[in-house]
Amino acid sequence: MAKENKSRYAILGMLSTGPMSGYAIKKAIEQSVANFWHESYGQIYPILKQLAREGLTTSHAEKQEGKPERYVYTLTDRGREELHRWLTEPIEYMVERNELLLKLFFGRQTPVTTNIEHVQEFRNVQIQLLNKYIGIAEYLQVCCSEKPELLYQLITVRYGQYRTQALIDWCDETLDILKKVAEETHTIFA
Amino acid sequence: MAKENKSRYAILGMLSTGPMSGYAIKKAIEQSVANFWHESYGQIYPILKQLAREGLTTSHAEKQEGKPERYVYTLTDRGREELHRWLTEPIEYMVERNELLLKLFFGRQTPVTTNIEHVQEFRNVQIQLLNKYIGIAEYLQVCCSEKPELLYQLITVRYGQYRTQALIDWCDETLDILKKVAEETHTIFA
DNA sequence: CGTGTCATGTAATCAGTTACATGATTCA
DNA sequence: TGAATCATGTAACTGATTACATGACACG
Repeated sequence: MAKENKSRYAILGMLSTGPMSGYAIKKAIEQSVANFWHESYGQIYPILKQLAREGLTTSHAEKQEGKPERYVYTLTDRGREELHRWLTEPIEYMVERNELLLKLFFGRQTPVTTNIEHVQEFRNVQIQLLNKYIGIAEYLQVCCSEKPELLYQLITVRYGQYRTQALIDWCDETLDILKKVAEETHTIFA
Repeated sequence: MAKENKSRYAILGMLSTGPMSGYAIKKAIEQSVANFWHESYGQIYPILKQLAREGLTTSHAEKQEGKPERYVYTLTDRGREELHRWLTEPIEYMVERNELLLKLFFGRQTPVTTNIEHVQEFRNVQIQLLNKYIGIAEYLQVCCSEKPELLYQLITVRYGQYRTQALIDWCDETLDILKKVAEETHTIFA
């Protein structure tokens, strides 16, 4: 079972929205899928060269006034086919590591307050995220009636909204539990 | 900013519950934290040797009747300190890649039915997970009154329960949306 | 005698980040 | 003049999986 390089498809996907340079791909990723996908230049530039070698893209140098020259890559028909193949392929789900849960799992090895702090900090992060998602979702929901091509973007943002809200609810439950434990411990030693 | 090797701490954490062999650590991980953490032998055995070199564990060979010899590792005080240090340290949250969302983001490049299938399949996986979590949570909730050391395990399972339920809700919303799109498309071509 | 479990390990390979290196142009 | 942005790239390193290799013993 050969594991496929997902970065390839992120790059092919970005190029499917129009010809771009490596630099532009990085920017585009940061502005669109950053909530669930990152790529570094160390991946992008070598992969772009490989895609061209494989005939999935063509490249040409483009001179710009007032800016350095850049190499713009364009999807070929074969590149578009390869993207379609990947889009149709079923997804293999695998366990993603969760450092917070690992620390909590060993939570007995450390004072309750440490664990409370971790959950509290995690909750803060999720609150920030949720606010961001709500803002974007509201904006997209309005635009979607006019620009139906935004629908899939809205769907990905809603994923974040659902997930984040649930994790905040979990934080609240967990903080309740841990604070009770903390009080009990305090009572015993009082 | 040196990135720390998380596998080290997963192994130290497992050893904090008692002396174990590499093989036993793998089994213990599979039976306890498998929902949010995996380790392979390719990581475990070399790290165990390194931990011993660093004085965080001691090891001794143990002969068993009817089974091959094994090397049992025991946490030293310095090892326990190192685990505590990590448990207290704040967590750095980083974006985790989500292949489903990446495929959906490029969803316009493929027929709606493809995307519906992906979400449907994802929903099936989450339903299975949720049932598993609910079973374990019910079991732990009963045991917790007698064995308070199970509390942190319950907390990690509840995380899964909250998260999975939310993702199922998102699937339902998304399937509604996409099925409407599919119908519209069908109507146009009818 | 074959399968499964117990048990330990290494080598090859892949994936991915970070640091480093370079250099043009713009704007304050 | 110095910082910011545009732009491309490589090398070193770390992290992690997979495949490979070995071998004892138990059970049917």
